[in-house]
Amino acid sequence: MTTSAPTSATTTPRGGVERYDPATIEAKWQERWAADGLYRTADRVPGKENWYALTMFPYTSGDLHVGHWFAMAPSDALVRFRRMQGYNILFPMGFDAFGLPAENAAIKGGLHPQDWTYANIERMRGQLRRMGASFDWDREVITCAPEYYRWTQWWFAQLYRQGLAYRGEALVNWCPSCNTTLANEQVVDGKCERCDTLTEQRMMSQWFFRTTRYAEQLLANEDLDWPEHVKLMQRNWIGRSEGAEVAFALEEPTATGVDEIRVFTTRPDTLFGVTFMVLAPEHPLVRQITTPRRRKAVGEYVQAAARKTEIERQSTEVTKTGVFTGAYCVNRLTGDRVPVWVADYALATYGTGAVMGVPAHDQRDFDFAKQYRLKVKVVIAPYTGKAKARLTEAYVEPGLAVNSGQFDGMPNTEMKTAVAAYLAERGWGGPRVTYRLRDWLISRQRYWGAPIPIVHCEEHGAVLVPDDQLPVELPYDVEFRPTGESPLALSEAFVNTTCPECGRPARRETDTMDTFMCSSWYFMRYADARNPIEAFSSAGAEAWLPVDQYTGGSEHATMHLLYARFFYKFARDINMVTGDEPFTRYFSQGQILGPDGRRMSKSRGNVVAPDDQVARWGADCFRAYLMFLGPWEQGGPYDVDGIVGVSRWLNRLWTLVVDPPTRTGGPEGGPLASELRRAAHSTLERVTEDLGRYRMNTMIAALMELTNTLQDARATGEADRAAWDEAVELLLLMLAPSCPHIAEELWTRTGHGQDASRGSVHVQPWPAFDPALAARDVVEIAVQVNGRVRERLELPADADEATARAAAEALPKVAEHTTGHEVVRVIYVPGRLLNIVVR
RNA sequence: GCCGAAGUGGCGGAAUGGCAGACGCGGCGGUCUCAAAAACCGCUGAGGGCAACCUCGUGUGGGUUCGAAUCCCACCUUCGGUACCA
Repeated sequence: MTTSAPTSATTTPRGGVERYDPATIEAKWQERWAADGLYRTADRVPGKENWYALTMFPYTSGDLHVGHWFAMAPSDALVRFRRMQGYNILFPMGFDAFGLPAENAAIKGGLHPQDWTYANIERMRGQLRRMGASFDWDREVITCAPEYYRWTQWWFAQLYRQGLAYRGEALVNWCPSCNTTLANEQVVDGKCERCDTLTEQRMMSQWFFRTTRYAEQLLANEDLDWPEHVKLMQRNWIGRSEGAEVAFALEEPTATGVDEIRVFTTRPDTLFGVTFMVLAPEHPLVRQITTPRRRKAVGEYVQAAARKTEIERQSTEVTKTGVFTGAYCVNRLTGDRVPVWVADYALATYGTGAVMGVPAHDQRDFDFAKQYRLKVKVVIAPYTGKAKARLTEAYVEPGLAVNSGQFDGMPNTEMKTAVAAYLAERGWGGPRVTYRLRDWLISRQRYWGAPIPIVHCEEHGAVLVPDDQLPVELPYDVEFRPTGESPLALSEAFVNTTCPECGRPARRETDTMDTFMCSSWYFMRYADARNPIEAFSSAGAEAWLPVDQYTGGSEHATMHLLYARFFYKFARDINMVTGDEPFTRYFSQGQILGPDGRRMSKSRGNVVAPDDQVARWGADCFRAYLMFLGPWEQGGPYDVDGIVGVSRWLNRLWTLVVDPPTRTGGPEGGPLASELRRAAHSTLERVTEDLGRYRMNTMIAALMELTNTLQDARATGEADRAAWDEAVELLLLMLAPSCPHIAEELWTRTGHGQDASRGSVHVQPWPAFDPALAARDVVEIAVQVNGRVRERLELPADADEATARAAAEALPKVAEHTTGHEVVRVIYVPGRLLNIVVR
């Protein structure tokens, strides 16, 4: 690599001392480590415990951005630390390579998605190498490679065989610009996550995975060593609700013999207060029960609702709309005749798609009732006082049942279970749990994804492609026209095939799989990435799974991280892996922002290019600066001016080691020697602890402090040679995780590691911390009077309270504030302070 | 609206019941230099004082405590998630 060195660094050699030149040493060591296979992973190493560390693989967008560095560089530092602690490490890297942008680039620029993707991978590999991270490239995974997606298809087949993959007609989110369906998670504010176009609702035949079957297991995430807010996000996303299902009798059964409307409610205690029913516009019963006279109005309403986008639906929040179907049903508990309405505040995709209207005790129902002058019936009264005769809003607080037949007088919290049980007894419904989580829609009408391994046969319907015929390969030669059908549908060579059951002509499924499918199991493939006959071997799984430490952004909390958990539980159920969870520990780093404190984007012109930073300052410096910026979990603005501080530090450190003090003839074990030694060992304590708690910023600060101490020692001259060498050696070992190149270079220059595979600083054991060496024997404590600091005092570290108090009281400034007052109390915190409380 | 995280010098941040501002940026002054850059040294929360020192100060208001940035209550602001989920 030939990048221009910092303008200042090479121009003026200082007194003949060689200057720190990151470009040269970084290129040298990257080559050397690769040649020595320093980071190649064996499944087992005698005497070492395995540790699987993973950082989320990048999408093949073409360039590594600062966010990738911010995620990966500290992850690499943690890995290097663990490696030095004696673990056998798996730290792989790969590429999330399927997805829409490649295809959009193809439509726009005439580049084939595959060529676009592989060119990007080539580029990104180089950028990742220059990071100096200790990835094991021998296990690289590329999700768009047939050797990989063969197994993605295999997973589909497994799920299909277990009844967890199914085809269903469903109302789906449709992006008119991308011409494809989107998962709920990919719709942001009613807009397509990728292109910001308003999405629509369409009814289509799609492939789904039954994620809801695992809802309860996915919900149980409390014990994971993950950030609490991420676990909470997942729980909210799954959204478990306890309540009851209630069947209302239709007054007139439909032509097809349906005689009930089923609703889900979390408030069975308000069942006596039902005054109307609401069906979602897409509810299958709507057409069937609407009376001839209402048909026109209902038809128009349903059509209008279908045209509405998510945003429009949300903007109607103030006024609820709906139409009466003309039909009635019966509340079996009361015998009441209840009108059935259609309204789009009922969601087709939640619960049963129908709602019982209890205006007195639900604000939405109240608003609707007010709008259409429907009856309001109070069935819960406050514990104290009387129910209001005329409500101005729904009463949603707890209370006692009224107007509720045999339940009158019962606290409503009790009544919930009582009514549910009563319903079950009569066969009118019963207790029920519902989740907000929907099944995972995996169909995409796009080319650049793994084809769904299904063949449609006239006689046999949807037939799975046999495992031995996988992969179903993507044809290279296709036309890219955004028609709303996958370009695959236009490829005769792809579509036309034969039925695996009967051998007669059949058509291939042309939908491809959501790319989240590829990333749901990539971490398992790493365990045995080159296996040509299985997704991975059980030996590989035993050696490495589950992942010990996962790092990545929390923007994946409700998608990738949830899907990966689903996949892992499924893998467990088909005996592929052991354990229940894929990621034992997960750490989510914050987001790095532009210098202006806003999200980096080309349109704002606030993008910082990592390549430029590396060229100017070196990879070590850039890595360390990203760690030094602030708490890793917080992220924050990238200040382009601040990095110079880290650069200065590395320069000073370099000079200190390359040009050590000349007068190191100080007395052995003198005061300076013990001070140096103490500083080195207390730094070791801090750095070890900080790394263990992901506190990269204070870890770097501690290393800077030790460097400053060494510099002071050099300035004063009288350093003990042994103490100096020990401190430098410790500093370099502690520097190795964050700044691997300079640490390695200085390590060899201080007489270590001639044979890189054995002598590399990166294979040294992490130094053991000795508390005795880190301890001070004289400490300064604060002396307070009534909580105000009045004086400072030097004391032996083990001084007792009486000694401390006597010394404190002898101080004139303390006496000034205590004489003439009565001492009420004395608080002594050894090593910290002495507080004299007077009256 | 609901859920979550966070508010500390000019700036990024440190300190999670014990000396607020570690470490770094920026600024000011100095050494070296013909000069500049680099490097190095010193100062740098605010107000007052010639000074030693004193007072104030961690979003706002209250509380607990010998002692609160840190714990409790109420509120304000910013950022993230979610949003008619019955």
